Amino acid sequence: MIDVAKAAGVGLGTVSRVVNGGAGVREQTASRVRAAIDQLGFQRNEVARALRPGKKSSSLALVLGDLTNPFYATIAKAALEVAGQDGFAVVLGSVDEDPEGERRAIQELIGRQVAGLMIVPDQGDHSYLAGAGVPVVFVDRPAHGIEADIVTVDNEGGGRLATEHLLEQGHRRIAILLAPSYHTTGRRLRGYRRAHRGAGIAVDESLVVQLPEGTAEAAEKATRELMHKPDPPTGLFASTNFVAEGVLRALREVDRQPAVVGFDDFRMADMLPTPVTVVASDTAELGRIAARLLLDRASGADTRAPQRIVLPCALIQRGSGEVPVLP
Amino acid sequence: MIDVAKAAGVGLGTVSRVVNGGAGVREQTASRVRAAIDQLGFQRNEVARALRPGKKSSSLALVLGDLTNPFYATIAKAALEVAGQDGFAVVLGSVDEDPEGERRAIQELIGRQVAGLMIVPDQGDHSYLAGAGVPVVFVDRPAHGIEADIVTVDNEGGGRLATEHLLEQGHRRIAILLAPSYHTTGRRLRGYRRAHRGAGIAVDESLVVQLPEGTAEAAEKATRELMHKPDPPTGLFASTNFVAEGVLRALREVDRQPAVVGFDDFRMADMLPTPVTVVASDTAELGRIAARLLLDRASGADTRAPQRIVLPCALIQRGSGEVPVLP
DNA sequence: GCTTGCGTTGGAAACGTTTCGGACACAGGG
DNA sequence: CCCTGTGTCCGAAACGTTTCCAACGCAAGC
Repeated sequence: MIDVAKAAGVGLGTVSRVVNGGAGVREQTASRVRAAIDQLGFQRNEVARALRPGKKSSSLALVLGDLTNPFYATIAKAALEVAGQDGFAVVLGSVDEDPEGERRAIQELIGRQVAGLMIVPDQGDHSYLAGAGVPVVFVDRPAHGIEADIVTVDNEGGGRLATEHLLEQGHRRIAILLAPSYHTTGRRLRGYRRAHRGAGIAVDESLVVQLPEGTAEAAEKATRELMHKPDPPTGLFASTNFVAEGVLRALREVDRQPAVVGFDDFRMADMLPTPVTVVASDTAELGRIAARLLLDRASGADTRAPQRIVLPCALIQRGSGEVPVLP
Repeated sequence: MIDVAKAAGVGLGTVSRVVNGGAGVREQTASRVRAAIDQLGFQRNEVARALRPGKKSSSLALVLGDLTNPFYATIAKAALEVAGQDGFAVVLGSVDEDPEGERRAIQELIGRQVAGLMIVPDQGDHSYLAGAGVPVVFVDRPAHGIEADIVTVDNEGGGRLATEHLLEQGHRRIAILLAPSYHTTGRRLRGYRRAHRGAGIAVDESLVVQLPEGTAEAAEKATRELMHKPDPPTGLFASTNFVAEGVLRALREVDRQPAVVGFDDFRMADMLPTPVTVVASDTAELGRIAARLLLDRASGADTRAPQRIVLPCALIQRGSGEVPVLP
């Protein structure tokens, strides 16, 4: 920038003003500066810019688990788009469902002076974020120890919707397979129980399966065991898209097909031998809202009390949830 | 850091030395400094750190298209892991297949002083990167106008593998559906032609379909048209996983099922009514290698001439590529 | 006792930007 | 002619590190 100032024969401050909006500079001067910029191929050093007090870098951080999971990938893409429109970059921190690693990654990101944090939190205390002076939005799950914006889907409502749907089809033995994910699956289970209570039907606790892992493999194994019981369920509620995959894998070897409802839509769901009925929300919207909220917070445009935004879930009937109860 | 120095009663340089490795500091002094750091909750300001001359920030940039595409998501995840192990963050730049937008995003990223760039390039000239003084690795595709490391898969070999497989099954009318992606699909087409030539079979050019878009929808439409021809193909080669999806969608309404081979594996491929045969490479490895290479370049550990690494493709037979030729 | 060298420490300079107080020129009003 | 206000511009200070050189204390060697 100093070189530009010299080349244009102007002062340092003038160049800076031209680079940013350029108010208070005569057009003649400004164009001379612009010419020098072009000629020298000058580019503002964002790092030095972010060094100034009060200025945060124009980057948002996004901390989430597995990008391979289309659910998270969709959030990331949507957030990226929204941030990009405002000229913000997105720094990714990935964590493999490990509270300590998550904390370290977040500290790292804060050290990079990001303007805001979008976090898909694991369980554990997040109060250490309170003093960081950076706006935070939690995505998909709430966090303990800090008052911050939260954008989630209506997990309980979705769980109830899925279960009610199966109950309406006449199913009375409905299993639920729960990935060991913080918060979300617990809520889905609650919806499952509430639907049963609403229908006046007791839950057979042996049909509530807590998986040791959130993988398709774990779900496959558990489903196989479920279906080999003397009195197997006639309906299955898979709490996650990976779980749904495992369930469907296991069911390929089963004679009497139970009804299946998944949570969160996934690619090819409608292409499977029996198209898969799911309960789903607008995942991209989740990411968009979170990013927009964070940008508004970061710019100071939004100073309201922390918001809690809950996106609805809808039932998408495709077939697997509508197979009849076999005698 | 000044506060820490004061609190510990030491000089500024000493604190800096302790924070980084801490060689040349007496243990007694160092521990006093560490105590002060803990007490004040000090955290190094990475931005200021990156400001020093020669120092780049400890972030890599990753510029790619659609995170929703599992192929890119897998690369991103793998790169994230490798970078994370070295304490590097990853800044994401997403581009929607738009050369100008790509250039702008990359310039942005360079302004952020990233230590290196991983780029899935679009067509167009990338010579402007040559003077940026930042190491660059191109992923999945080469780029024009600059000598840099490239990590790709063997697109031509994969295309030939897929086509040869269909030819071996006795297919003689094999269609290829090409997404309009820069470089990759062109190579796959070359493999397709080479396989035909090797078998001494002429290519019916009406079976070489350039899709207007790389979406499943476009592929679905094109497939439908193909199969309604008076002399439809008996084998289909889908150049992309999204294309494969569209092909399969269209084929649901077709009586005489042709054989289908896809390029790049995808989730649920083995769960479809006819499990899908694909040609695939180790996508995660692609991301890992690229990130590792870039880190080595950035640290100066690797000063060899630009590398060109090509990952092999393997045929995964699942059924759809092995359906017999109907009379 | 003086010199030499080493291990340790202190602190100024530099990085590239933004910002802020002030300077300068010029016009207009008194 | 002086004063004031306005529009434009200059350049020093500040941001929080790292790095380099100087300085200091101390032990060993002469």
